[in-house]
Amino acid sequence: MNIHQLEYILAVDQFKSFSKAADYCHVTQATLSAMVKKLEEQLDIVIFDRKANPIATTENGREIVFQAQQVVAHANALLSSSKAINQKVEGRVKMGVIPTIASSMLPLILKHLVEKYPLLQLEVYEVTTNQMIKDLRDGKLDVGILSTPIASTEVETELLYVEDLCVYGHLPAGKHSISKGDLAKQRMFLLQEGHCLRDQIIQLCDLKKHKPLPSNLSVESNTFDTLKLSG
Amino acid sequence: MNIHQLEYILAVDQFKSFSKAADYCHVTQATLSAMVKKLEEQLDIVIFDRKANPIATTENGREIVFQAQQVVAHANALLSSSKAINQKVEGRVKMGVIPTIASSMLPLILKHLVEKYPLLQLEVYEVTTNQMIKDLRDGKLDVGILSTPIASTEVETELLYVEDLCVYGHLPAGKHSISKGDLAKQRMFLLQEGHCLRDQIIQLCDLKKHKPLPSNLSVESNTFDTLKLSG
DNA sequence: TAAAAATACTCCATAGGTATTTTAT
DNA sequence: ATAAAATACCTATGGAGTATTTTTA
Repeated sequence: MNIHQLEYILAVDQFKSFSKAADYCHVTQATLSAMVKKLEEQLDIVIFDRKANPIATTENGREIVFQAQQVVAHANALLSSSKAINQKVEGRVKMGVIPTIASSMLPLILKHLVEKYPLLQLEVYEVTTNQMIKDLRDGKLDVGILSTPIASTEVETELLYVEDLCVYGHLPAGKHSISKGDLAKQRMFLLQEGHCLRDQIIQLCDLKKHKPLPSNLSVESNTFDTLKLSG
Repeated sequence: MNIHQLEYILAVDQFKSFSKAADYCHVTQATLSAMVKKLEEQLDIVIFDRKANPIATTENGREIVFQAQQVVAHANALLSSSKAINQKVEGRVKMGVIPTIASSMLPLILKHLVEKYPLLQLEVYEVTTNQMIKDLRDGKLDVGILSTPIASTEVETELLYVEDLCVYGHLPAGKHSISKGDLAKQRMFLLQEGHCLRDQIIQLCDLKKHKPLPSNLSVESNTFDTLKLSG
């Protein structure tokens, strides 16, 4: 087992295709196939069901993929650290962050970041997605954290992490799951105009933007905490 | 960079010796030296100060070692998972745990364990170190978790994790650190007779076992929480 | 009948070994 | 003087390549 092999199965799991995974990993399809097979033999676990279309990750394979993600993530962190140590991270960085993320994610990392790199002068600006694209183009910002997908092809993007969308509320009596249609019929608390998550939810649930919702309570807010308290 | 190299630097960091580390990793000293050197070159970071005696981990090296621990730990977890999947972990296991550990560590893992392996019938017994050695010999227990070092050579041991010993109290005025001697003069809260950690502390701090401590308060307990509340 | 995955083989980079030299107490 | 680490050199495993065949929608 080596780290490359783990990266290969992560790519296959992601793309559901050996060819695409090989392309992504910058190796030939033959090499990737052989390495995946070798890993499966070494672990004595069939990770992928190649007969399914598209290729499916087996029950056991999902467990292995999950563990592989941990290993690869930490290996990448190690490499990042070594680069950081060498480059003596310093200088001024102007970073834009969309409000949705700013309130939840920044407190978790900012303190750690500035302590780790005391020479780094980090300037954080809370801006909307559209504004961020403009500011990046104008050089007002160096980097930004926002929510994919973004329409603009001008900016170079790198996936940081994936978050599930959760529904916070009561299950309709007798139901065990909720569909998009169910949600559209419900009263829903939304973030204020301008937040991309608001637009995404509206699009996702096919909500009519201008049809007033049958509600005797209207709450819009910048933060989830306010929404939760209101509910 | 590969997982073996990371294991090598962990061993050197632990043993403060290339030879001992090589022995521990079941490779020759030359191989391990070469691999550590190669990793240092690839990361462009000097991890160990070979001129120090014993060998010291550099400032940057400690950061790399910490990250390496994460990678190696998760890699081992992956291998464990694959074995668990294959062996279809099931059957009855009688596990002994010393009280000191039982109250702190078990709640963190037991639930996860039995959920992950529903076919595993795990029986946990809280026993002292001496009793555990006997029960292992008699077959009353299959495995046990205790605190090293143990005198008995009859049992096969595997290091699970390392915990720092912490002093919980006030620093003497004007001091920035505490020595063993300082501790011996202080009143100290100890776990009850029979707990190995009690004996270890007494031995470590050269406390006179039978000389009554000048104290108007005597607290002995099975749990740290009680001790903290009492303090 | 294409597209994708598996197979067959070749190659070479490198992890690992042995033997020896250098370094530090 | 001796133990430990570094160095030199050799070997062989296995990761990665090209070319081809097999499989599946």
